[in-house]
Amino acid sequence: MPDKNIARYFQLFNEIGIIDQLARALFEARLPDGILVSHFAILNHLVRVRDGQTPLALARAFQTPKTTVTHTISVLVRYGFVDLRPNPKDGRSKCVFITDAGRSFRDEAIAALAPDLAEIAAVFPPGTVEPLIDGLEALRVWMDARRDRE
Amino acid sequence: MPDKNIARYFQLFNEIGIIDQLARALFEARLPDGILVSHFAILNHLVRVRDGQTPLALARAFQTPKTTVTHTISVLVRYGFVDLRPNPKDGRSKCVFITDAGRSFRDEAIAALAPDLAEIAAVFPPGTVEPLIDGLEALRVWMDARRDRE
DNA sequence: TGATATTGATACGATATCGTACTATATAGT
DNA sequence: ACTATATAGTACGATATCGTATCAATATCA
Repeated sequence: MPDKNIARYFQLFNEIGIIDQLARALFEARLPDGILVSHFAILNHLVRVRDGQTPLALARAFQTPKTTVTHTISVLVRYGFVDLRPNPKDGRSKCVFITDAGRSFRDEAIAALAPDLAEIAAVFPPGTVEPLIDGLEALRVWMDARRDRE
Repeated sequence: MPDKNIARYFQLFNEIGIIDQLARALFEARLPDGILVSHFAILNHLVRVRDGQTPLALARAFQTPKTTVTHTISVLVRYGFVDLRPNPKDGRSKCVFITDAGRSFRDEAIAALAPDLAEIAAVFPPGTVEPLIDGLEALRVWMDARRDRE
């Protein structure tokens, strides 16, 4: 059983990688020049999950080195999309807050992408993608937990 | 119907992005220092699809700018994993050939990842991932074709 | 055939991502 | 309290990725 199946799992991640690349390119084409998915992702996370998180918490959430988050946040500060304030509970730490400008930008970005998503929805109706999302979510949750064990 | 469903499709790509990030990190931890997934991906493609492709063909296959491919290939040449030869059919063009060293490296990389994939296979048996792969493949094929229409 | 447009690759510069090292603060152990 | 260790963030340097401009070769077409 091994080799052939292993190849299948290999393909699974291959497909995921290609789709991610295609989706990124598509999304970035809808974002203003110079704004990348990585910038949007932070804003989106701050809205969806919660405000005032530390850079380190964001780094963990995105599976990315903390230095990368430092850089991305500095860009967002420059755009005026987030505020970086000292953490009252810990002198070493900071808290990231989204600004009104950041919030509107995030909303506009989502609106700009909506037509594309609607087009996809027309071809792959909810009934076909729901199981996909569920399966991917299960895989993501497991991989995320596994990572912490390492 | 729109908004709630749109959010679901948004989540689909979100899950895909996170898994890609996790898978990349996992794979790169198994690769020798300094070798990235992007390097491996080229070698793997040359073996799986075929040898002697042009840089531009690779750029298209990976949905990446051709300048990125130029750079990645130069790295692989430096490692001695590929040869870059002139294209006899077109004076502007080159052909990328994998070397024996590149081939063995690719095989070793896959072998190094096998235990992780086996671990995943133990938790998500083929019966559960096959529909996932099929669904993702369909999505990838459609998005790929759609991109060409733009 | 000659002028024009297109194409494949690269040079170059800008930004993103990441690893290492460092500083300041907090925590643990004595 | 004091020392040792751990942690949060950042500075810095290296490489990756990408956009624009450029050059050479090819294709188009009058």
